[in-house]
Amino acid sequence: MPNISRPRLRQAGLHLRVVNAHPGPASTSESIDDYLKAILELGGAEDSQVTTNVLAERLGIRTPSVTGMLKKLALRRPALVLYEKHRGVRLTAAGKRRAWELVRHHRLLELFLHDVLKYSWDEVHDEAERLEHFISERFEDRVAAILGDPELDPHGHPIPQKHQAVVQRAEAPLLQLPARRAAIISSVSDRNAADLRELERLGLVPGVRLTVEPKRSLASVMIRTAKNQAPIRLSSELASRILVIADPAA
Amino acid sequence: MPNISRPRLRQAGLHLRVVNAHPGPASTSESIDDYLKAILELGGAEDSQVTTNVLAERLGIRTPSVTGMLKKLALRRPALVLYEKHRGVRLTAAGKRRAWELVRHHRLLELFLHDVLKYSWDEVHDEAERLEHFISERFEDRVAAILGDPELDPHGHPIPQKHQAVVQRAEAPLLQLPARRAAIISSVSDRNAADLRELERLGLVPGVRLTVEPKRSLASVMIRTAKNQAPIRLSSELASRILVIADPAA
DNA sequence: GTCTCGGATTAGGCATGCCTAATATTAGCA
DNA sequence: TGCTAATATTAGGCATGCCTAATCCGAGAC
Repeated sequence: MPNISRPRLRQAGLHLRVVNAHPGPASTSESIDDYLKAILELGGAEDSQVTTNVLAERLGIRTPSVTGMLKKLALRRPALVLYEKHRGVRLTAAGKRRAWELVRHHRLLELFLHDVLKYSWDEVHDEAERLEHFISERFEDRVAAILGDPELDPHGHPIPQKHQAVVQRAEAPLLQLPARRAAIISSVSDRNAADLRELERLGLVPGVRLTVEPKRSLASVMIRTAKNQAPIRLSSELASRILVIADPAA
Repeated sequence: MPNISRPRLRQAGLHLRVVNAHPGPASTSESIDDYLKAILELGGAEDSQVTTNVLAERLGIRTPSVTGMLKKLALRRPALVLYEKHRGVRLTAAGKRRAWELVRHHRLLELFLHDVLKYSWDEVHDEAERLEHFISERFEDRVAAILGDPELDPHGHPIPQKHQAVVQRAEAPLLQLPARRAAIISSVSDRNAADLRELERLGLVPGVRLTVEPKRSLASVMIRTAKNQAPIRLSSELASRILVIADPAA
C-alpha cells in the first residue's frame, strides 16, 4: 500500500477543485455548477427538456462538450440530471437542490456587494457569478443575516430561501404589456452591465410604475413612468430586459 | 477558419479557470497561486531557495508534481519563479507580486469575515484560503475601505499594502524568549483551528503581555500574563504557534 | 414511406495538474 | 575518493473538461 497517512488535499483522481463547502451528498465542480444553473434557468427544473444546442449556446461551449458532460452528470450517484439521448435533459431533485443553492448564493452576493460593499448596480453580476461557487454555507448564512433575510436582489429577482425554490410570481415581459395598462417593474435582467447602466439612468428600476403607449414598433416602445410624464423611447432590446407585474393599485 | 465570432468563455486550450480578476500581466490558476504563496511563506522571496521536498510537503502533494509545475512556472513569460534543477526555487518579481497580493487578499478577508460577518477567530482561515483566489481588485479595495485600511489581521499578521510586501517586524518565537523577559504577543499562526480556539480560551491573543517562567521542559513552558498571575502551562506545540515582540514599556 | 437537414452523438485529441514507479543526482560520511 | 541515503527528476498514466471532425438520428416536407 502506498503512503496515505499524511494529510493530502489533492489525491489521485480527485484533484479537481471541489466547490461545495457544505456537507451535501455530492460535490460539484465549477463546470458542473454552471451546467446545473444553466439548465435551471432554461426551464429544465420542470417538465420541459433543455436541448444540447441551447445549453451549449448559453454556456458558450460546443455541443459535443455538453453531450459528454450530460452523460457524466446523469451517471453520478446521486444523479444530477435526467438525460435522454437526442431528447434533452432535466434536473433531478439533487440537481435542483444545487442549482437553487447557486441562485441563492448569486442573489445574496449581488445584494451584499451592492448594499455592503457599495458596488454599483451593474457591477454586482460578474463578481457574484464568480464567487457563488466558493462561499460556504456559513458565509451564506452570515450574509443573509446581515441583510435581514432579504427577499429580493438589486435587480428585483427573488432570493430563494434556504433549501427552497423561489415562489413563482406573475411576471410578464414589458413588451407583452397591453397599452395603457398600469404595471410595475418587478425585475430587470442582470446579464448586461451596459444595459443596466442605461436603465438606471432612465430611472427604470424595480418598483417603478409605468404604462406603455399604444404607438409601438418592432424596434422600440414608448413608455410613461408615473413621475416623469414625458414619454421615454426604449429600444426593444432594452425593453426586453424588463419584466413587469400588474399594478395592484390600478 | 472555424467559428470564433460568438462569445465563448472557455476556449480550446484555455479552459482552465483563470483566477486573476484584474488586468495584470499574467493570469494564474488556483494551483499556481498555491505554489506562489507557499514559496513566499517558505522564504523563497529572498535569497534562500525553497526545495522541492519542502514545497511538496507544504502543499500536500508529491514531489514529481512539484518538479513539473516549477518547470512550467519558470517557462512562463513573465516567469513567476527562478528554478534551478536540484537546487531549489525562488520567486521572480512577478511571482512575488502575485504572492503578496494573495497574502493581502487572505488577511483582508480574514479580518472582514471576523469583523463584518462575525466569524469566530478559528473559522476565518479556511474561508479566506478559498476565496483569496477569486476576489476582484474592486472587492479587495472595497473591503479595505470598509475596514479602514487596516494594518493587522485577526491573528496579528500585517496586511500588505497594495502592490507592496509587508514591512518585516522584530518578531521572535515565544519558545526562544528568555525567561522573565517581558514581551507582547504579536501574532499567532492561523493554520490550526483547534489550537486557535485553545489560545483564545487561554486569553493568549495578539497584544497580550507575558513572560516565560525559567522552569521549562521540551514538552511545555510556563507563562504568566500581566492580568492573570496564575501561570499557564503551555504545550510546546501550542507555544510554537505564538510569535512575540519585546515589550516596549519594559 | 422516404428523403433531407439540422441537431446530437461518437471518436479522437489536448492542456492542466495530479499520481506512481523508475532513475538520476547530490551530499554526507568513511 | 567512493559509497550510500536522501532528494530530485524523468517517464508514463489518468481524471477533468474543453476542442474539431466525422457520423448518426429524427422530425418535418414531399
